[in-house]
Amino acid sequence: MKNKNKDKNKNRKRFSDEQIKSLESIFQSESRLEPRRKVQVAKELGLQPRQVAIWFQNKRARRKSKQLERDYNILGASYTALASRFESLKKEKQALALKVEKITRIQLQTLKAEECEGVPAAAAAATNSSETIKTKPKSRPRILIQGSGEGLGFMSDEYLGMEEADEEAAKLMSDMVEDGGCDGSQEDWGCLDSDGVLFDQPSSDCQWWDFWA
DNA sequence: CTGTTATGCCAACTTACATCA
DNA sequence: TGTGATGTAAGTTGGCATAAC
Repeated sequence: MKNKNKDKNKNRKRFSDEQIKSLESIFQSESRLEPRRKVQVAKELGLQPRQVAIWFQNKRARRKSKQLERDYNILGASYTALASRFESLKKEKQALALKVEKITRIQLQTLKAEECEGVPAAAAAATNSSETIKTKPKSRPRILIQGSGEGLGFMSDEYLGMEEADEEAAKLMSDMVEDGGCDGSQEDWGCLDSDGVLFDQPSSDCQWWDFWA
């Protein structure tokens, strides 16, 4: 500020409590003043119209600043909650991935054992149920997790009807459904392909990519 | 009708001072 | 009592709208 203004500022006085109280009260109902109203308020409070105008300007600026601070805090809290949810989903996903891996391993072992005994997988499956013949794959058993809308519900039913040798895998699948970590909705399971492998997510966000990787 | 200028208001930023811990 | 932090009245600047010419 220039020296000329320094001198002006020397005479500056804080407004009285009464003046502030009145200004606050007016500001509550009208944050902007019409020129005529400004002159009227100035007269009532014994201030210059310019002082009233400046007070309202500063008041609007202070209000905006406080609102920004509030918004910032709300946003911060929201972010913290989201990050927490993200971490828990990440752990849940890891646990589910482990289960899927285990099931796959068991299925492969079963298949190998059957092949060693000279019983084709499809034939073995065919002995179980005529209902499942149509849906069973011919080569290796695929873990059918699809966004069908029925989620793991249908999957567990199907696997529960498998050979005894698959009981452990079926139980694991059943556990996964009952875990409650996922309701088996399409939204939750649509990310799994027919081989039980997670799809890549269509996101360029590094953090989210890491999550799904 | 169009371009220019003056005026006023405002937001954003800054300064200087009063007040308080 | 000195000092740094904070609040606030007022100054500065630049953008925008409007009216007068």
